[in-house]
Amino acid sequence: MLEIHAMPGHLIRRLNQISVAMFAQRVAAAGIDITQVQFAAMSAIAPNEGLDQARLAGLIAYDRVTMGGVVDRLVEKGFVVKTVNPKDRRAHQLRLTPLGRKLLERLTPIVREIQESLLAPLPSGEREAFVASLIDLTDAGNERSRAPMRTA
Amino acid sequence: MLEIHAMPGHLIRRLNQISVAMFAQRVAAAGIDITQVQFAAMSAIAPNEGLDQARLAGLIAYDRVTMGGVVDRLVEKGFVVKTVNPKDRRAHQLRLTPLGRKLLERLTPIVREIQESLLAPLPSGEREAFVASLIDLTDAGNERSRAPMRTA
DNA sequence: ATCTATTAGATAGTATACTTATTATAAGTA
DNA sequence: TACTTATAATAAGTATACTATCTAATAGAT
Repeated sequence: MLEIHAMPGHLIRRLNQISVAMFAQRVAAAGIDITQVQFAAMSAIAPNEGLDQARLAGLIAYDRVTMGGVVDRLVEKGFVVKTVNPKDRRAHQLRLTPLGRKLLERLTPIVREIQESLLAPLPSGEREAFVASLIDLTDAGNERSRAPMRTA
Repeated sequence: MLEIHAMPGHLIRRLNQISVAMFAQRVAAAGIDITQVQFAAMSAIAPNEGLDQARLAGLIAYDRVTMGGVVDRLVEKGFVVKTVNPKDRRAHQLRLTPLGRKLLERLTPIVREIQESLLAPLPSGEREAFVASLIDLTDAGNERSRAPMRTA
């Protein structure tokens, strides 16, 4: 047994890999071609139609440069449209297409189920505490991340 | 507040980003040029000198293809040497160089500190439970990952 | 001894996730 | 108005993380 096997950093990395793999499996099983990251982007655009890429990146704590590629792939797939903001021609306003909105509706209950499966191995009494700890740690560490969450 | 902000999958992704950023900052501050992933690889090679890339990947739950690139970068930096196993010429035996061993010794206490900082925002009574949950979840989800841990 | 299945590693391609630098545009100030 | 600073997005480069595919080599069965 190596020391790293008990290190939080290593465990978090592995758990993230498991989470990403579960998302990919379940969503592919439903015949949908989308990644975890792309889903997060779409679910942040939905209630904020017209927001720009930088604000979108802040809402879900993504790197802005990475977000550019994610949005491009969503545009290619026909789930998102990107238009230049006439009031600030640097900014690109993002909106879901009807196809994107339909996909998001179909996807949302599936994603909720995935979250439950992810925590299912924990005794039910420990799940809430685990999520609460995750929230505490991400809140406290937000500014340490290279892509902090920005809701303002 | 978006629904995803309370989803374990999203929180784990963010916490991993925070963890990776903290590692990078602390290690760079110590004047060392190495990533979290490269450290994990080196600390798994150290007590298993001569192991091949596939076994190394299994020990720390990495994808085998990814591991190839990680090892190449460690070889380039002079921390690891790769030799063909004469008994099985498909396999490459991995060993730390004296430089690599020295680096690992210097790095280990720094990495331990990083783990403490990562959990520091939790009340001290909750840290152990959080790590225990991480271990339970990674154990239970191991086979779901595309790169499961293999100790055998 | 040959055939088959398996395994180690590499290659090509896609998607995140970051750094640094550049371009275009906007906003504030002298 | 000219100058400076800030911001949105992109471009180029590096590192992980995966899929699918390929080659080389080994092991097992016949």
